[in-house]
Amino acid sequence: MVQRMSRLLLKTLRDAPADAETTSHKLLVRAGYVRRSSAGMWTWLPLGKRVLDNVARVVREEMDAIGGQEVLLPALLPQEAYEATGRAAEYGDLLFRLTDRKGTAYVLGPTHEEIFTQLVKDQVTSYKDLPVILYQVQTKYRDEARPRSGVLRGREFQMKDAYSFDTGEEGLAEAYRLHREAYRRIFQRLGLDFRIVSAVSGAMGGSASEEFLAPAAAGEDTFVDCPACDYAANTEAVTFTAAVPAAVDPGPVEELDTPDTPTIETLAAHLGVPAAATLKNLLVTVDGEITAVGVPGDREVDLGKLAEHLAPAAVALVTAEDFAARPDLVRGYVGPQGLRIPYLADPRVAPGTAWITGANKPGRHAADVVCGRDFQVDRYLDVVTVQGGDPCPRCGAGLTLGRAIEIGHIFQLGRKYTDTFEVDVLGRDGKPVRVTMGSYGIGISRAVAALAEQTADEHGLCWPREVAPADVHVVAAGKAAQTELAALAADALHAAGLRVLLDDRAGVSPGAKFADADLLGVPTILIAGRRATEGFVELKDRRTGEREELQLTEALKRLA
RNA sequence: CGGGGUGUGGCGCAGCUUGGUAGCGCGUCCGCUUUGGGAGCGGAAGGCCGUCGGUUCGAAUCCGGCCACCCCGACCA
Repeated sequence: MVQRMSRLLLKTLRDAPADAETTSHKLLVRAGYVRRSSAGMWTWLPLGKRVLDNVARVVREEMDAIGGQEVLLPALLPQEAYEATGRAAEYGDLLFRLTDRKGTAYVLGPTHEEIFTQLVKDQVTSYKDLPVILYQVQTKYRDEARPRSGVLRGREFQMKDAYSFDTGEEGLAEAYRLHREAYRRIFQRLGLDFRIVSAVSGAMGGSASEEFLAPAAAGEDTFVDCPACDYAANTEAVTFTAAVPAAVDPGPVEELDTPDTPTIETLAAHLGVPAAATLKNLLVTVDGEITAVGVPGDREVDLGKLAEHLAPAAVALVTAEDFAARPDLVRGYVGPQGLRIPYLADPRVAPGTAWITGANKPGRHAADVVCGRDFQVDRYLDVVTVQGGDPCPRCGAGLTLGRAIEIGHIFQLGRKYTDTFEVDVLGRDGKPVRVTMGSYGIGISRAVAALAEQTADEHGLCWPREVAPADVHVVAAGKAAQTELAALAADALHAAGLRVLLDDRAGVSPGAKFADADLLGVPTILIAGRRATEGFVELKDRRTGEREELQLTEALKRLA
């Protein structure tokens, strides 16, 4: 049907809410697509719901195309299942938990590996039943510590989650490949600019994992991209090749008087050397034991990476009390030479390299401290935060850094969940075979926000046709003849199978209607205006701004 | 969870310092005029000033508790 704006639940706002920061948040609210209900919870209004459904439709079509079968599981799940896999503890406060009247513990599903695994255990008994791909489009719940950026990161959100089950590694690899290709098609059809990058598996468990990232300034992920080859990775997953030390011939260690220089910045400024020439020694506790981590002074330690390397040991920054208990450790002037604690280091702190570092005395530093001569590294770990210009691990070219929104994530989980629930099928030889599993997610509501981020311009939203709430936005400039022609055009377009939004609001000035049309972002705008009495309309391309006057019949031919 | 900030009509804000019973712009409703880039004039509706308590003759304003929300970080993916 023709959606008449005079009857549409829609209130556009001239001002964005004060708490909106990102483009998608501001515009989706201003254009009346979504409305905040409570922290991280969003109401999808009519136009927003259309876009959300369009994204879900594309996802379903491509999932069906690879043989996926849609199901719908409850969102409210017994906590027991998540206890069994240890994810109740792993997710911790991220899980919404509640109790029923009998005292049974439930969670609102953050993702459904456990429940799908149990489903398959019940329903699948023979290798002949496999492989199988199941998916659902559902509301997920995560009690994020800090929901932000509108629907980009909500506590309740729409997600498509799919799970593959196979009898062997080859099957899993094939299911993974199918999903990877389906995801490429999905995001291409949605009109999203995206990159596929290596990722870490995190709380999901399993081995191989890739993320689909949509580059956008509002993104919360940082990824590296190689301009010379096809390498791309989440910064958390970037691997380094050890740098080759420069051939230097350092003299003996020289102690320097450096008062009031407890930080790399103050030290580098005092000595007039680049921060990269200094050695930063970060003190942490590893299961309570004080340990130093050495990195070049211009680098930051990524505590997440460090914790991952040392897991399951608990890693924490040292506290003031820790320092008080160790008079040999001089805060701000720590150096690895003569230290009686474990010393971990970045590979850049290679044997033979010389550094300016703390002298373990207040106000004193030491120069020409040579790795391997003056101190030993107990263990090399890749723990520094990646920087733009770092060498690509595949080809060595300088990497570039970018921000992006994670819109999809695919995992080869293996048997983590099927082991827990002992999911076996009978094999060809009559013996049980443990099932192997993959997990594949797409943030549906997040993809809407990502699209808004990538496609909006200074006038408003600007949807690709596949997801737009309508194909054509017909504007009646205001006078009777214009309104009549607009209605005629709308009906004809609808008869031709197009989705039409008709701005038939009375008493709204043409300027306001044009501004709203731009804000709403329907790809084609048809205006019945000045030359309506001659049967002429104006066609405007929302993206390019190009406009053209032509006879209505001609315009209809053009659009049909 | 650490740091910072904000709660005043649907949205954006002022008023708070120096207490005297709430105001502006946008939006909404009625009337008239207008009609190509967020129209004009006239009239009107709409707020127990987040909440609870305290001080005071009197609290949006001062004091205290609580709640909610936002931003940065950590966390998550």
